[in-house]
Amino acid sequence: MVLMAAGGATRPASVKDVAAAAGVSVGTVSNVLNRPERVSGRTRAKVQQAMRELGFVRNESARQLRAGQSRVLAYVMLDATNPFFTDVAQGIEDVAEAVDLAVFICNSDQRAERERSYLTRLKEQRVQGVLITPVDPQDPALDDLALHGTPVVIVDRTVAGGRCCSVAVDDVLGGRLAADHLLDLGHERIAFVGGPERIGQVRDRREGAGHALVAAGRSREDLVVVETEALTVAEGRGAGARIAGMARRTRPTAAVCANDLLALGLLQECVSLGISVPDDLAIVGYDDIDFAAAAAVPLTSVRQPRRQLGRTAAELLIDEATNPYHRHQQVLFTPELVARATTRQR
Amino acid sequence: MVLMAAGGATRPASVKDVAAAAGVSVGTVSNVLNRPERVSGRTRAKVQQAMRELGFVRNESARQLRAGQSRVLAYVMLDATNPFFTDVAQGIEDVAEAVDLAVFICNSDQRAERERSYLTRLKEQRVQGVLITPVDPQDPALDDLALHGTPVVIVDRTVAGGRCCSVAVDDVLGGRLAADHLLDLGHERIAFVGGPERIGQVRDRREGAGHALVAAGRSREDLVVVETEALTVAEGRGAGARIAGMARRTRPTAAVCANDLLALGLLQECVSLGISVPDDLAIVGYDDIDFAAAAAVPLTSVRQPRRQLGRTAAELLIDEATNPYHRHQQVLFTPELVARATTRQR
DNA sequence: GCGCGCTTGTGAAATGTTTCAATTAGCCAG
DNA sequence: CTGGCTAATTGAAACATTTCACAAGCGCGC
Repeated sequence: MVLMAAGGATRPASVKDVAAAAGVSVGTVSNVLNRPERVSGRTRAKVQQAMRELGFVRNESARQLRAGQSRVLAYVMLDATNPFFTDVAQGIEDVAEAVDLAVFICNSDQRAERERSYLTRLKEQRVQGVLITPVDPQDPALDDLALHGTPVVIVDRTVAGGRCCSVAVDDVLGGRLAADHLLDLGHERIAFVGGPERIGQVRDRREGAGHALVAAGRSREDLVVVETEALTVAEGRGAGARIAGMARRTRPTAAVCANDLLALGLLQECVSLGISVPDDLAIVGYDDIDFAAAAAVPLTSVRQPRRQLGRTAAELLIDEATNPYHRHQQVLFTPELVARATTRQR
Repeated sequence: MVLMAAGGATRPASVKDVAAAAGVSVGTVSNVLNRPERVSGRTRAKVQQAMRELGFVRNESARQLRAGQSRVLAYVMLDATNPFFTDVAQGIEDVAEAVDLAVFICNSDQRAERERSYLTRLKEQRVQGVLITPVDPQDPALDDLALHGTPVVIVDRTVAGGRCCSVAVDDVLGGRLAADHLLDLGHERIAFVGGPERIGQVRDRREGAGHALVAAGRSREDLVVVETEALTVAEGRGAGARIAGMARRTRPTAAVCANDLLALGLLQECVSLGISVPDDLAIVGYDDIDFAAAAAVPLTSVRQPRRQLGRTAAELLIDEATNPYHRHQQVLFTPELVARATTRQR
């Protein structure tokens, strides 16, 4: 039975209160909490009884203060509304849960300044480590964190110089897979839909698509670049409108999109403008989010091991936090093409 | 310039270290941090210089320990992969950011036991308050939290007895809007796709659809209930297969789905089985997530003010945490039907 | 030259937990 | 009954910060 003053305005019970109520010392209470085998059955029962009666909840700040660090690890994600990142987060949680660490999820929402504010907060919290998909992998705030001894793992971005661990998927290869697939199906005029330029993924995937063209004996300039402002459904629709506006005989017959959100927007715009997919325009997305398969014309996409990405990242972080012989690693996963209905043999 | 021993293995600098380096007392360092106007320009500069040199980062645990509570508020969400909840989270972040509170996002992933473990952790962290979309609104762990004096706001669920604040959308009305729309379009045989039964939303939305039938002079038993195991795309596909299996003349001509994920799955299955949407089967979703509009046959759906839901919830929480005259409120928003291409006049 | 008021700075107490060396209790053998 | 041993318990120190009563310094008017 929990006995507390009405209104809940009372100060929460501390170990000291529990000790007094149970007629033991604070040390014993702490032992009941942390090494129950060290205290006799009788005393343990008495203390636990007192805890229940007082509604004792351990104060994590004090524990942390003593311990010097917390049992929390953080994932700073780029865009909470993109299912790709929430899947990565699930992978992180899988691993963290197994070693009894809580995961603090922060959403930078693509804003560098917000990201920085979170990083400061996390440093102040003395988190065990930070997993992050950074707005800008060059941001000195990241090095600063590492310099303070906080383990950092970059997720879904590669990082130059091996200053910390990173986990990513080979985006150049992914772009190449997408374009190769379209070339195999007999497409000649291929567009690349994506942007803005400053996003590493966008550049890499486009470059990969370029490689595919070159390997097929074409010029990389043959890739029709349709630049977007962001990787969103709305921008995909805009790109669709632009493609639809091109003259029929020069219009691309296929498009590689920098992610699935764009591809879904593009798909929708095409359908509503009467452009048949895949007959008039074949579409390849990127990420293979769940909604890709669920689209009414199921989307061909480049699949990334999202959950695995999160798991590996978390494992590297934990290794860095606990293993004194830790060495930074750059893990690169291989993407895979999943052919569905938005592409077909010409 | 940050000067630190290589390897970062050194203990982080404390106020005491800074005080020693700057030749002042710890109290002064604290003042520089918290009431800079109380210290002379010269001293302030000296202290700030020392902080930079030592790479000082304030220890939040110690601050919290002293203060008795943290600058953090938490949102325990039901399913991080459902865009509905990530949008709610954005609304919460909008408000929290404005008052300089960090938002700790936890994902219960529909598991009661995981939810409970997070709640314990949050109590231990002495968070300012908890926003939660509970797995089970009756869980005593919630009352327990409130009893300990931690403000709690239930999001997207109504709560009986006014024991805490809640913010929700009128699901009965939403279900009614969906069914009314279909009746207006001339549909006679209407299905309700959703489940499991124990989810309050599912019950309310189905009930609303029943009301619509009754109001149209029909029996509520006329509603063909297609029960699902979960509110996912995969389950939606399964429901599609079942509907497709019905005899043509008794098969429903329209379906109200308990959420958009189901609706998208249903839509996909119909298309792949050659059932035309909306001609053979009209579909209404629920939530109006971004992907609803982006589906190749854009989905008619019941829109909820998702972001507003989050904002209001956060405001109520902050009120409860700061205003001694706070009174619990049950806020109920009104949903709105957004007609798109999956429904059409018969 | 003294008291007053103001600004600036000080140092100790307090926060709640954990750890660890020291102490006590309990028990048995001699 | 005492010495010795183990198991159980204790109490104080340490963690990093904030707060607050107080002190020091200083200018100014009387």
